[in-house]
Amino acid sequence: MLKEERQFIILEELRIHNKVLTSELSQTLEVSEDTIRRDLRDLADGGKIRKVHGGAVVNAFPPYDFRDREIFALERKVLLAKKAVGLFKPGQVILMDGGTTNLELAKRIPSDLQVTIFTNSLPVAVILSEHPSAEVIFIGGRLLKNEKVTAGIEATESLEGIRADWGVIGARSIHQKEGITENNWDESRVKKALVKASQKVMALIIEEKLESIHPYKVLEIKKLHTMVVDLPHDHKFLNPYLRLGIQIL
Amino acid sequence: MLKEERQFIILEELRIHNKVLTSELSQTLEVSEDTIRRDLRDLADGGKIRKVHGGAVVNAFPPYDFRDREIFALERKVLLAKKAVGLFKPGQVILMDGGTTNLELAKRIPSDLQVTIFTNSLPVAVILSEHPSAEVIFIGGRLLKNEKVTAGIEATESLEGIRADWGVIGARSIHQKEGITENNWDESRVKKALVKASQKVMALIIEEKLESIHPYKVLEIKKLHTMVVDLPHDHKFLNPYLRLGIQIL
DNA sequence: CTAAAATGTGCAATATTCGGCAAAAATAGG
DNA sequence: CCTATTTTTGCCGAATATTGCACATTTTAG
Repeated sequence: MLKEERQFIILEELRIHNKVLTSELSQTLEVSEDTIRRDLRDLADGGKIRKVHGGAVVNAFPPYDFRDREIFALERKVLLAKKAVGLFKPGQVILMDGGTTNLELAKRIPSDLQVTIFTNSLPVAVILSEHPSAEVIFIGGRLLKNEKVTAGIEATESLEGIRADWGVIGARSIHQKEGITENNWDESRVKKALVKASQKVMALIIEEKLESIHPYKVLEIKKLHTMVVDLPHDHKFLNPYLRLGIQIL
Repeated sequence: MLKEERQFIILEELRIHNKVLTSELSQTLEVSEDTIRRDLRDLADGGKIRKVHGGAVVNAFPPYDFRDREIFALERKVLLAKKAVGLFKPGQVILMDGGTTNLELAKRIPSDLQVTIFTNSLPVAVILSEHPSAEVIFIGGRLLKNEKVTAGIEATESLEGIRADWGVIGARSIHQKEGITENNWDESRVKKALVKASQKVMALIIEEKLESIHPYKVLEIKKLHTMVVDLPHDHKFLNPYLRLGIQIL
């Protein structure tokens, strides 16, 4: 592995987590800790990062930070995000909804992938505002404080006339007959608008969200193009979706 | 866990609750109380917090937040913010621009003050998303990554038809003849739209910004209603503005 | 005033870093 | 193609940093 390659990975890791450990990197990248240390020193000399005892941290902690609170099933959400990010191709236009899973996805969009991202999620926008090559368009509207997304007429209207390559919908629940449903009416409206403005819709679904139902419909199950899940492909829960021709990842 | 990470979390905790307990931190962070004590001592030595028996409290004197320490002239900006926040009355509609000074203002809106705030600034929106009684409306558009504000047609259009009580403009420079000017064209457009949608315009100005000029005009000096400054009222620099009937605070 | 809680200090164990060195790999020049 | 030079990497031992613990001392609260 090239030194540059390694240092690039370190920076990516740093962008996602805001910190790296010498010991972890040494294992992940399969080089000695000395080498990692030298890498970190190089990067620190270039002013890109700040070297500290045990690893390195980002130069300036973001002025606002949705500090990694306890997120339910974070590890599996990260897994979904890593799978999903491979579906994005250079030049694509992506609509991105809120939610913790989608936030993990946003963090993992490679620095060199040029995409245009529309989002109504404050945390997603914050993360992407540090992305070097993504164009970010924030969908305005009334801010829902709990969900940290915008909603309302303003938001739905500004999505009219957009034909994005992907719509990434955050799903509170999904059901083989009822499709994706929400429990907040305003939010469900925006999600509907997001869906309408996307050619293909993907949803990242952890096991717990399967086969549950909430009052407001967002998406007919037939309209779902891709489902990224944390289950083996032959799991019985997935059969109904496979039969409908939905791509499972 | 890195020492820096721990100390960052401590500061974060302090910012939210204004105090921390050694015993609680020891449990939360899973290190001995001795370690927490050493952390608190480090932070106190740096003037970031004030150590007390049993834990620590926010430093009575700014800068009390280490992330803000890198902001130019933060102390004076905080002063301006404290002065300006008194101008907001319950029920008002306020348009709020970006910038570090305005961010300080947003942080200081009393939690029981019911106002409606339109903003195109990501950091301002993040801060206000934690505000218990303010209604927040985000002005969508293309995100300028350096400034962390939205701009573009989308943003200016969505301000049409609004008549806010106050427009709080972030000013890069102000001049007694040229008024408020900017060096980024896109940004200057949004600011112009903000101004147009406001009945009264206020600007928080630190001394360094007086009498400097940038290429793109945002606001005729006559249209400025209130100027909040860090100078004594009888300072000679302020005479031209006083003569124009601008309220100086 | 007294008991409990919190603190400071010295110390030892562990983890991390630093500098020098040599082997291995990549590069350049003939 | 071969050789000299530079770069990169891993290893070693010494130096440094971090952490938890024990114990004496101080502070707090009732």
